[in-house]
Amino acid sequence: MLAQLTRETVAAEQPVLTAHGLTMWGYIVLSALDQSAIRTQATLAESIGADKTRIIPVLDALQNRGYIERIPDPDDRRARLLEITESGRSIKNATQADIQRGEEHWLAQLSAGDREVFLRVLQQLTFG
Amino acid sequence: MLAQLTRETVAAEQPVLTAHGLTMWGYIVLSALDQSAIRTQATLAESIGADKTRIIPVLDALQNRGYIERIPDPDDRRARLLEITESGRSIKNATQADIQRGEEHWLAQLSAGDREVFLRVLQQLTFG
DNA sequence: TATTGTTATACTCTATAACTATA
DNA sequence: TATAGTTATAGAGTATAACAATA
Repeated sequence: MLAQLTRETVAAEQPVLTAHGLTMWGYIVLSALDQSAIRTQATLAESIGADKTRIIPVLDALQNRGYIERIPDPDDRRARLLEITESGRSIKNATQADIQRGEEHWLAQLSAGDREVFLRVLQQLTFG
Repeated sequence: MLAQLTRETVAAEQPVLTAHGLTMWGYIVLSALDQSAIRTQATLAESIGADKTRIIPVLDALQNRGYIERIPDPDDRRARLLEITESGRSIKNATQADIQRGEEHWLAQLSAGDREVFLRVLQQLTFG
């Protein structure tokens, strides 16, 4: 059920992401960096459940468009401090607003109580 | 969150499926056919969110092991009635029991109420 | 001509291994 | 020697298109 629901929601979000010029992984990265800057790319990759090699083209694209910065750590010049920019935050917020509008299509079927529990449990199972 | 949780649960189920000699899609097909026989392969594919070409090797493997039957429909010899066998049902049940044991690892964190709501809503969003 | 099932092929996504630079 | 990041390559998973049989 999880897999099928995921496929459906991903398919539904795709046009929204495309309209904002973002890929799924690009959006996930911006959302992760929106909460706090991250010191290494490997840490970011692990925190979003991706391979470290897989996010490199994603970071390249985001950086080229000025949505993130990759700042070499002065204390360890191998590592890159990853930070979202103002421009990155604003496109992330705009995209998120559109996506949440789309999610209403699903969530509207639920009672307020069911909806609260479902979202809270989903968060708990994913991050807890 | 859905995508990440799906990846984690799929990864956790993989060893169980392998132990029973089933693939993820093989297990999904058996679960679908366990509820009722299905008249065409395309219908089955759509109902489980797969491509009709993608399930053919899956059906071949299941049939070779005697877990399903593909009976040509006498009224329309293009179509194949898909049915689970006794042997297919028993391996599906055994696998399902093991998987549910593994899911307890996740669900045990939840209160009885949260758990009931989450599973019910998940089902509703997926199939409703 | 349209549909069911099938096969072959191409494409996308992902992971593995090898490389550079820093430590 | 080990680690962060990168690149190139191979592998799995998936979708597209063309085919045979039947309607």
